Amino acid sequence: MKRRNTESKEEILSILNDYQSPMSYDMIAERISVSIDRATVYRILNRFQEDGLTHKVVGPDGKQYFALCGDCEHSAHSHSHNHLHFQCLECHKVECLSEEFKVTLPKGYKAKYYNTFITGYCKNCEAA
Amino acid sequence: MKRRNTESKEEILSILNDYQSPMSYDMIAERISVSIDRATVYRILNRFQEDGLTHKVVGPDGKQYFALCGDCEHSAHSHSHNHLHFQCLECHKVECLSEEFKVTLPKGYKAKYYNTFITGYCKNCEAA
DNA sequence: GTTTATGCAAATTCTTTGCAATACT
DNA sequence: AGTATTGCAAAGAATTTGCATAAAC
Repeated sequence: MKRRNTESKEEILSILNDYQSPMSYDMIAERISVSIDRATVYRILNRFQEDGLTHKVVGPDGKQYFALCGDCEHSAHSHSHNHLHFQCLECHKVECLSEEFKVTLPKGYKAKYYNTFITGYCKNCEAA
Repeated sequence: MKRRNTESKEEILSILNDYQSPMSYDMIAERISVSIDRATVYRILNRFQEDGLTHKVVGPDGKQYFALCGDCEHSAHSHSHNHLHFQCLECHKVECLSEEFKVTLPKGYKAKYYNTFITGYCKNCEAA
């Protein structure tokens, strides 16, 4: 399926690119200047993901977070997402962590996708 | 808030205890012999969690999984859930992994809760 | 001119809530 | 008796789908 260039697509891509951290639908929506339908936004985000342009994680809140983060190595058709994600309980910001994390699975197990979310307090909200 | 003993509660507890791995609402529901309302099941599960009896993780599918797993050390009011979870893409079973996993967070960050889900292929489905 | 993308509305799926009735202790 | 628990129905929140129209290539 060939992709076509549209304004909506560029708009969303630029929003993700500006933010550099995982964003939920709501966060994206409130930054959209023109008017794009909810369904369209989701469809675009899912296409980005299919194309390996962005990655998606599901948080403990059950929401999807879409990211085009700087740390991700994304080649033509794959997008690294096997890193940790952190969400601050205070400011709610989600971040991709570059910190290495390695897992040893039981014998015979093979990892394919990672969906790791740690919640806690970030540097700025530590006081809480 | 004092808790009372009810049949529903025992039923659900025994289902979780029999299975020893994280279960979604549906999995629990289909094992319930008597008739318990959906809302009640969720309320019971949430109370278990509040009481530190079980733990809950949200999968990449956005669903909640409730577990009373053997590996968990659960004292009076806390339930260890900072371990990895694995779901097989083939048989869909979710397991708590006992494998150690350690994370180094960036300076100033504090971890509170872990919601880690790895998907892939388990020992039995490896062939796929 | 094809075929992908969009908007709108409606449907899905999972989970929660309000409230009156019921059942523990 | 007093309060936690239940069932029912309805509300909520997040995401997806069907279908006709619009826009890329």
